[in-house]
Amino acid sequence: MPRLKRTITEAPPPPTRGVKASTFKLLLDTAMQLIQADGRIPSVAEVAVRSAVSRATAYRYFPTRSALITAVIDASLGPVRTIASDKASGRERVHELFELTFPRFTEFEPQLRAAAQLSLEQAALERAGLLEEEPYRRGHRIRILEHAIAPLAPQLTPAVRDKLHRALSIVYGIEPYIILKDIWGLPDREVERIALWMADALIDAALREASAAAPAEAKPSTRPGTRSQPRERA
Amino acid sequence: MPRLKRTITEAPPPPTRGVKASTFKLLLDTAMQLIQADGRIPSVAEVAVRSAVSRATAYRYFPTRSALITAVIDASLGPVRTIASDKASGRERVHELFELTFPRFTEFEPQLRAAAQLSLEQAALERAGLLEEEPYRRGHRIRILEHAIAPLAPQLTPAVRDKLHRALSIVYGIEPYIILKDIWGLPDREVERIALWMADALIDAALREASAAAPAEAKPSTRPGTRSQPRERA
DNA sequence: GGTTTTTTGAGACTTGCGTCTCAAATCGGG
DNA sequence: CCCGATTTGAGACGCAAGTCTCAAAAAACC
Repeated sequence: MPRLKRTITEAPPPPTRGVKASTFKLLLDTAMQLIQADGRIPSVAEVAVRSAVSRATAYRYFPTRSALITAVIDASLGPVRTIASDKASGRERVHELFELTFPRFTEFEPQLRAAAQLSLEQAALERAGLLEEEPYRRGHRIRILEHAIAPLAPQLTPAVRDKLHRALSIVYGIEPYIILKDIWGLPDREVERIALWMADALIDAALREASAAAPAEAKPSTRPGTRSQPRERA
Repeated sequence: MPRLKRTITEAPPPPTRGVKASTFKLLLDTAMQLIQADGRIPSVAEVAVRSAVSRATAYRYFPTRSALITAVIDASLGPVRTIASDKASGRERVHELFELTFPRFTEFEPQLRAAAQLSLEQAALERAGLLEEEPYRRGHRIRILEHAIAPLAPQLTPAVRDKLHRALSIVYGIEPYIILKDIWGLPDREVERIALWMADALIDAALREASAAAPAEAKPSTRPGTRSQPRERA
């Protein structure tokens, strides 16, 4: 529960050299370790004692729990390679993207859950008009998916392209994990399988919609006939 | 932040008559009002003062904030009609289900967000082995969707049926709202449009998969040819 | 109307999170 | 090695959430 209505405290930009840098790194490393070990975001005080620094110092670097979470998330997910080689087909790119990133989702699940939780809390505060600090924004997926589906653009109308983009952003993220694991109790690999299947179904639908609207001028390059079960027989 | 490790306090079952019932109702009504007005879950103390009862009394009925949230959610979503008439086609049932329930999602968005937040928090605590109370479980959608896709069963293998069921559970819920509104900034009706489109695409894929695997024995009852854009041209 | 049982209110207490102050320790340039 | 600037530690403080106790008020029972 972040303190509301406090003197505008924007998180200090991570220092890059000197004593501050090393203390910052020490605290951040401790936090990363704790979250990986326990599967939950530690409190600032917890990080302080585990790092053997005083609470006051820890709070100097991470004024709130949100600041800590934000830093941890950035550190974990920061090197988000724009991934996806420049394969020709949009579908292949999407496949590759999913296959490359899902292991990372599994690996960083606690951090991603924390990100989801944080942005949910902050959205609630924002709606109530109580949020002072700059909210944590999740939006990586938009850029990443944009690149992945770019090759499909010529085969789609702009409206359909947008729709596909948005639909994929629902499937490509931590949320399917949360639903399928917490409600259904499914294992990681099953989540991945279902998400991939969904992505394929959505691409199929978008392409079919395009070819139905203008069957003559659609480039038939990678037009899949009935292709829709890329990797299963369970 | 719920107190951890406390003496096992299961939420008292809602009283149904006498003084307790009326105090309970008073508190719950106040909470419902507050959440609808402010868009966020109030604290137990807040509900107490707004109801003009002492904090101690309020805590007697809702020992934790989670208990309060749970009660509010149950009260809001309790009368979940199993909806969906007994239309023949599974696709029609799904359409009807989405069209009937999405307005409710919009109406009860704060409560549903609170439910998502609560279960996320509790899942994190559970993973850390720190959760004492019975966790709040979201699972309505499974039962509801099960009924909706029941007519499709004969046309699908059990494996595909399950896959579709699970995939739809990702699309049918508050999560698409959260993603599309918070990340993309889309309005409610757009969310609904995209979710419906996704549901259709998934059903298409499932049916196609079935007919590809066993083209001879699939009942061709509602087999859609190229049908995949049920309601648009944006 | 009086007695017993249940419900309530007031306030003290604990714990976790975050703030603030000031003196001590440390760093860095000369 | 010394001196000014920066960083740190210790602890007091505030505030919200939640617990607990005990006496007063209100219901329920007869």
